Amino acid sequence: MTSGDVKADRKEPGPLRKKRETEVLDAAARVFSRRGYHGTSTQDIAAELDIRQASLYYYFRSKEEALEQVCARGAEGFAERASAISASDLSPREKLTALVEAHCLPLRKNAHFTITFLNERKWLAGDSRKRVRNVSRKVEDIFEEVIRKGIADGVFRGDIDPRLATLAILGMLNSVPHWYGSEPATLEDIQKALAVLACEGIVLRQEAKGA
Amino acid sequence: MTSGDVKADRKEPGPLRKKRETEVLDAAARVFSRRGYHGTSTQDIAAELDIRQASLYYYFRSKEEALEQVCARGAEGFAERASAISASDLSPREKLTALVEAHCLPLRKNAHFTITFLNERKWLAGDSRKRVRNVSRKVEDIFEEVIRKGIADGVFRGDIDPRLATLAILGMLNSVPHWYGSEPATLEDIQKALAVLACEGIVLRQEAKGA
DNA sequence: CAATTATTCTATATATCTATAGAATAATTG
DNA sequence: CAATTATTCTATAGATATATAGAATAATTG
Repeated sequence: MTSGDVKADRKEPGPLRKKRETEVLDAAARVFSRRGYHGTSTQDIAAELDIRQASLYYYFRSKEEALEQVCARGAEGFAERASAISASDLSPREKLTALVEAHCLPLRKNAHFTITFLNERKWLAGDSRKRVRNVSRKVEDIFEEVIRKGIADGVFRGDIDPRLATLAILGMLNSVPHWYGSEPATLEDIQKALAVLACEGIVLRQEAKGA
Repeated sequence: MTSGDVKADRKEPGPLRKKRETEVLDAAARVFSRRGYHGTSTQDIAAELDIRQASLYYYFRSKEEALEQVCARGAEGFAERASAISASDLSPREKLTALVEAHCLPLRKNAHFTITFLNERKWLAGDSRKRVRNVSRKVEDIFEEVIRKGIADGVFRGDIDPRLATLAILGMLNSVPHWYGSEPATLEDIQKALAVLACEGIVLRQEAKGA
């Protein structure tokens, strides 16, 4: 009754806490990416950190909040990189190549967050779902816009719906985390192969010999 | 002690039971495909059938066995159709087109089983995991073989590792169940678009004008 | 219809899971 | 070092999950 019931609600984490918070989130991302959201118990995450299950609740107030944070970090880079490419003065074809290569990037440094974002965001509800969904949608829109421009310029084929092409290409790209690592190919191999496939397909072109 | 403890172990289901068994498996597939294996409780499946949770155990002895059966049925068609195409006398290019189109087929009639097979098989353990994995692997091998032949024939580009190309194309194909239905495109649209993309990519070819 | 077989039900043991409360310990700072 | 703040711990409430046992009901068949 004296100083009021402010509750403080854990406002600013402070730089001290940040470090450990990151470790906790890393652990959550590792476990979520391996066993899925519903297949992961808070006990699993705690075990990864070698602390007790209840101690986790010092860092988030629910398992779903942990998922939200992991997904948010997993989504982070995608839209920014795609936006930058979209705004550049590259040709549509160069842009698509760059988009493909950029989309593969997070696999190396951020794999657990990326995989969790791609596979587990669907379990988010309410606003966090919308926030994360907006990022996906933005990336899709950028791909689609580049494809539309390419068609308008006469360099991309007009007989495929740009939305379909976008979903197909992103489907190909988003499958990479599922097999990356269990295959000998390096990230660079993959980037190059996917960019070529998306642009040119697997059929060899008989050079028009007009260039 | 008289006639022995045969236990009978529920041998042959008998044609009577088969029908209801199918309904139960359909329900499991629907729920698994929507909420994932770990996100689905046996109670959820029971609710779909409007029976009590415990009644399900008349049809399978564990939730995982239900998943195994759903995955097995989801995997069923893939390898057979791919094998038939592989054995045909089509050209590599025609084969790849046919493989792509055939791979999209189960989306219409068997979507819940297919989605569950694609997304949830990873939770299977032991032998059932191996059995289901063998089907995936067989499909992959058929794609890869067709691609290798195409390269050897000089019609497919040799600068992409056939295994990578296989995984990329299958990644594209297996993404379809994730957005099919929420997009206006028909199955035929999708089949055609994916076949063209896999073969020719999105870049328009300047006709060599030599045919 | 009586016997048999098939299906579903009630009830429950057992385990596990999320989340909260408050005590105990460790770290930091005046 | 004492006070404060940060972190983890123990203990547990309460919900929900899987699976089993055996009774009750429905369907089928001789």
